[in-house]
Amino acid sequence: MITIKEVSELAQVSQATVSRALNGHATVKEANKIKVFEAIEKLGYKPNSFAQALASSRSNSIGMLVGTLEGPFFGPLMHNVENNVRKKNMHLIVTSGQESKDKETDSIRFLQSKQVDGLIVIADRLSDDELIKIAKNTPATIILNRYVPELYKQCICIDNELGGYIATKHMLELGHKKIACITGQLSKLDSRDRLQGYRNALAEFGINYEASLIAEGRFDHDGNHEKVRRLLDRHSDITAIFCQNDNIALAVYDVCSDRGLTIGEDISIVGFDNDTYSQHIRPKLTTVNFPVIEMGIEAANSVLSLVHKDKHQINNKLSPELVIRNSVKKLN
Amino acid sequence: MITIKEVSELAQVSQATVSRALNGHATVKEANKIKVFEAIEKLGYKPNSFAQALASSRSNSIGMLVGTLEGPFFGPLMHNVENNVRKKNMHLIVTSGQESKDKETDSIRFLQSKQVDGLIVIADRLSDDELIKIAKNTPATIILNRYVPELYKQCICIDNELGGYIATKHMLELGHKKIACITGQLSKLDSRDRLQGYRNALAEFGINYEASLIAEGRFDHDGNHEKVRRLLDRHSDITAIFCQNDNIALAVYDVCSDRGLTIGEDISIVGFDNDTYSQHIRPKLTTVNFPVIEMGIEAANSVLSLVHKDKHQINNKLSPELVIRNSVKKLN
DNA sequence: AATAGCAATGAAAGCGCTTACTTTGGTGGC
DNA sequence: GCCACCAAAGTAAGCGCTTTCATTGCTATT
Repeated sequence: MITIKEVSELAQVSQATVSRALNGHATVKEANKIKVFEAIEKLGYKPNSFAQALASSRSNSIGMLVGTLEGPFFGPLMHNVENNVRKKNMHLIVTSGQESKDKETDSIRFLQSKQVDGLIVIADRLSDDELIKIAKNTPATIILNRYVPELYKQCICIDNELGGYIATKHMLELGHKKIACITGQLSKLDSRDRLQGYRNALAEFGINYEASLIAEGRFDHDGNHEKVRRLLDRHSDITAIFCQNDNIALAVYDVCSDRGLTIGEDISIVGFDNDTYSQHIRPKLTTVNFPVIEMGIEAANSVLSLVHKDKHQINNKLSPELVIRNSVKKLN
Repeated sequence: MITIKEVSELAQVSQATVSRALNGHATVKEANKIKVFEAIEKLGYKPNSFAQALASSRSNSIGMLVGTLEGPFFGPLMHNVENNVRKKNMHLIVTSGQESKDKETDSIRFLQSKQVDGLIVIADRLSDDELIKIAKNTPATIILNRYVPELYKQCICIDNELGGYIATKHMLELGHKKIACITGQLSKLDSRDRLQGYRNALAEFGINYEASLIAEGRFDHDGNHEKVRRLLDRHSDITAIFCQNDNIALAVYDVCSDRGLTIGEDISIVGFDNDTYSQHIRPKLTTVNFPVIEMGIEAANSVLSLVHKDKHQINNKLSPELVIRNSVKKLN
């Protein structure tokens, strides 16, 4: 392994000068900089990042904890975060919580033991208190998709209530009156907020909220089919369904296709998330876009500004928008 | 930060003993082990991984380069690799090449500067020579989805020729005779192998290979629609198409739906990869399963065995299997 | 009882950097 | 010509670990 020592010998300067040249410190004479970089080039020197990190207690990397490394949601998010982090010459280390509290904890430990300079956390299982503790250890922590009051300046969420509202409003405007809603787990704030948005829209159009039109499904799991069937059995006169994510909408597509109901014709659907496959299924799904790209960018910029202690104003709440495709029919 | 020194003081042993206890060296007396772990527990000590890595020149982590962090292919792959790597108490650091040679190179540099003990590489853009150089720097390197003769013991691929064969054979067995094939970029070995499989099946059924039934598409891009249209215009009597990946199949679905052709009825399709969305589109796509899970497991086990210099026999060639769904019609 | 041999521990030398502190030497002001 | 000052470079002390080598105190062998 080639070390800074060899570089310094070849360049005929001290190790300190090489280090300074490498880290862009101002006080190195131009002539020496050139000598140093020539030597580096010649030897093919690569700094040992462990030694750097150990000596400087900075690692030049950002850690990110996601739910899982697969799936249509985290992928683009990681992608966008990485892109933006790299622009600032830092690197991203991603780990996944894999739906288990132990693994989430373990992953955070791993990241912190790698002394990441900042942290982007998406964690379902960790408690607020645990998040607060994490943020205490790594002050440059950004929490995605979750609101922790004590850390409100470090949370980035989307406006779920608005999302639920615009989804429902769209169907109302097209003449639907009997609109069901299949939620995610009601234990999650996201579900409750989206539901509230649904209610707000209903209220605005003077339609009574009817509890039997609500079914609790799951964001993650495929076990939604049964819920859909029961809902449809209960109310044969439903003309539209607001699915709180695209996964749930998929289940509705399945059930309807089994029952010979044509989506966008016999029944209208609006989803939520704008997952990649929402435009591959037929009819293409009208859905609320979850601004993953914006969130990735915002998250990256926010951690970096925390790391560098800039006074970048964090945009805490991102706005979802409706993507109109072909799964909603205009009535009358 | 709590260091090994404080632990050693509290436990009343030397730092060396703490280190040995921590790393499971056999020669530490039971009584001392207990003292050490009690002290660790009490102080909440976490080893500094940089110092460990610097001192031992091992990092306990595996680097992985993927094409992109998003998408239906790399996601499950990363997921499975990570799972298996963790089981052995190592960690995975993932970076993406983002379809650019510079970024691929840069990512490998980053990983190597993090002194990963092993490397799992999926790289389109890097040349064979560059891969060889990488494997020289990091001997425990596994290359996925690509065959480099000089590194044949470190490459894990799927049997693309077999995949092309079983896809085509399936359609032949159901009575199809005029079967088109839309390939990926022919610059890629995968495409050529799958095409060869197609030809093999044809030959077996005594059907002549006809070059005009072949269209060159792209694995990654959505620009396949035009190719599909032209193919369909040229041959109105095609009854089936072998699409060399599911992405291409998607384009065929689109074009056919535009033209009022019913898939699984007017025209039959077999895809390749078994992407998540292949079961969400209607009719569900019959496709060749790309064994991502097996590949993830195999890759993880293989790097680890290289790292530890075990004599694990690497399974170089994984077999794809046909997943029969509803996009192929039985003729006659 | 003397010695060899060994298990268990400790002392201390690094690993390759960064950085506080020190030194050097060239300016300009008087 | 002397001194204060400052930019630029060097010296060397760590950063927190691992690991080699040396030491200690046993047990087993003769």
